[in-house]
Amino acid sequence: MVLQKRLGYEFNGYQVPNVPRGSRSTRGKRCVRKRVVENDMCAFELLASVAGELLLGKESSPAQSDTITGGSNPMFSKDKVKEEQDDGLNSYEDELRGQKSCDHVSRASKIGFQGQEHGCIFTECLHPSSIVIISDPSEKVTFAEESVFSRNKSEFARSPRPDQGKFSVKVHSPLSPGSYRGKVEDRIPTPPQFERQKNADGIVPSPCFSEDLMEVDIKPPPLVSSSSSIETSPKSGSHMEYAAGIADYEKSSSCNQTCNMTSKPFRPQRIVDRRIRKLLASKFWKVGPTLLKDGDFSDKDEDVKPLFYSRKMCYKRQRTQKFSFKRKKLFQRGSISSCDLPYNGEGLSCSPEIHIKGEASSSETGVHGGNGTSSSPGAQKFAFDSDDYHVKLSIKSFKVPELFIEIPETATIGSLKRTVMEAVTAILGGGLRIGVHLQGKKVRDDSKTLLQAGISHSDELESLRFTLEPNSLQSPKPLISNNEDAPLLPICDSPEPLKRLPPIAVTGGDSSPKRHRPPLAAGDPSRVNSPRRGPTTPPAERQSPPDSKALVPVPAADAEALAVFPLHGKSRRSETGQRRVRRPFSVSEVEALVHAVEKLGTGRWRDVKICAFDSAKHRTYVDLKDKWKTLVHTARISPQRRRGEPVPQELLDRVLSAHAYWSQQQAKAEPCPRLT
DNA sequence: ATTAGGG
DNA sequence: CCCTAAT
Repeated sequence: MVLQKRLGYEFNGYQVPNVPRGSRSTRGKRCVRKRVVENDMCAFELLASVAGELLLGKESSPAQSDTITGGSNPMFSKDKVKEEQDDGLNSYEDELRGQKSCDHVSRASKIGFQGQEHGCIFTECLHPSSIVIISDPSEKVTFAEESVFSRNKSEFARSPRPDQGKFSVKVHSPLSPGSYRGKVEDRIPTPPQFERQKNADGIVPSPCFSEDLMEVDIKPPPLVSSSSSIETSPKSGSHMEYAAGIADYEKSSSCNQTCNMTSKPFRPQRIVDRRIRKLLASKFWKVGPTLLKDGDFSDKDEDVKPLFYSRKMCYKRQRTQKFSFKRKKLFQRGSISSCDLPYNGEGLSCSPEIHIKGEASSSETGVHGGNGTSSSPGAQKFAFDSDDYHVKLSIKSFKVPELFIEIPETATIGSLKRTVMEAVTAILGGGLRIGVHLQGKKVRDDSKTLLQAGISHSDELESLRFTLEPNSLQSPKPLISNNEDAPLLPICDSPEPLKRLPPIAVTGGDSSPKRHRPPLAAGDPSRVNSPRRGPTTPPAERQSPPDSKALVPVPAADAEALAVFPLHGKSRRSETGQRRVRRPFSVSEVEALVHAVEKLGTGRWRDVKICAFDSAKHRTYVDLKDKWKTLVHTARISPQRRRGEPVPQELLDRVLSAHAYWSQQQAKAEPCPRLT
């Protein structure tokens, strides 16, 4: 039986309404929800368009690139495969032989089903793997099961099962099947075992498709290159993902009715042991553990237990904020590389997009009507106040950079929501910076005036773009010195981040009808659980103006770039609140520490830090305190048991004596402070 | 923000 | 090193 340890979700981005600082978290929450609701009508739209293109063998519009990134996380996939390969294989084999049950499907479907209530397209997991949520250029989200095309890529073409043969998805790759397959596989290595499962046609029977009949001929893009780099052609990637999305959508939709019912029995009975939790905790956003905790006992939907949920939410909110704070700190100390973030370093802005809406006092002033084409990034209006020549821009909304979330399959939908919320909050609170790009070039000179920069002319405004950038990551290089850092550095740290990740365009305020987001579902009760905000929430905050709902997704500025971007090279770790690299204290450091403590005593770590490690920004007073702790311990154990770089016995002796001394002082002072 | 301690 | 509680 395949037991998926967790589900990985990649969010290529959310549209979050621009909101006042104070209420952003709430907004974010609302947004997430809204997002889901909105997806409602996106599914078919997307499917229709994509299917049309695929069937016609046409190239995806570059605008769709926005999506690609979501599915190209080689790292992630690889890990996944590694971790669950065995299970997957066994399961797979079982299925091949005996029509194994579709438990994983069921489980996934369960999620998917619920998800669909909100209009989400979730796909089941054929094999344990991740789920990639892909958003199309129009910001519609599609959830594609990565494994579908990653592991079964070529095998994506399934032959109808003899016994159930009602469902089949075929992928014809007349142009270059080889490269096509290779392409995908490169992105997500397929275990050799799986390869062997393929028959001569490279087709692997689908163990789980069965509920419906579907035939989809998907022609691979003609331009698929055979390069094995993860820098897959955006187009091909796009196709694949869309293809997967379609298939999965079909699958999930058709399976919903049936699988949903059978899902219960298959509810994972597995209990995630603490170890796994820790793993999760360390590998992913802090939300991981929280989530787990939550999921364990909060299996009910918030609507069922409003009060309980509410309380929990409050708790969560606190955690979230704390988390955000920590994240921020992480950023600041630069232990997280830019790529760790959903958005990548320097202006990479893999996706953040901001929409600017002209607020011209006089509608006439606007240059290009906002109603422009949906894909026109430069559809912003701007006002030209003839009096003071103010360039008025209002950021209507921006898109939160991609998020990566991993959540145990046993988690509840409610916890999933919370997780997403936290992730979004973390990003927003993680210290963002705004980058300004004009005509493709980043405007770095902050002192330059708009006029000087040329941001006062309509034509210029068209090319004006804003990006969200991680704050305080100016110098990602500092990390390099430590070899241990290297492996953690995402590929994106390589030069030319901008090239690979062009900024997202800012568009005009008026969203084209096409992109118009349907209003938030009326009776959405979820709002109730909005932590810290209940009936008291100011109306203004609770409801976004009609306008803000018009989340205007902007097509990625550069599909290619996005596609190429190794989105998750290592982002997983990073998002997790990457544990700091270990930096063993050198003897000299120990020396300095001992000396400082001898002088200042224990319990004054801040002073010690300032005194002896003021320049060592990576040594916090907590670190020093911890080090002292270990030093004391080390000094007490036999030399044979000591590890790491040996510390001169002399120093250890001093440690002991200093420790003893200060302990005594402390003991003396404790009992009767007044006497001191 | 610091300190103290457990993990 | 991380995480928390308590200051």
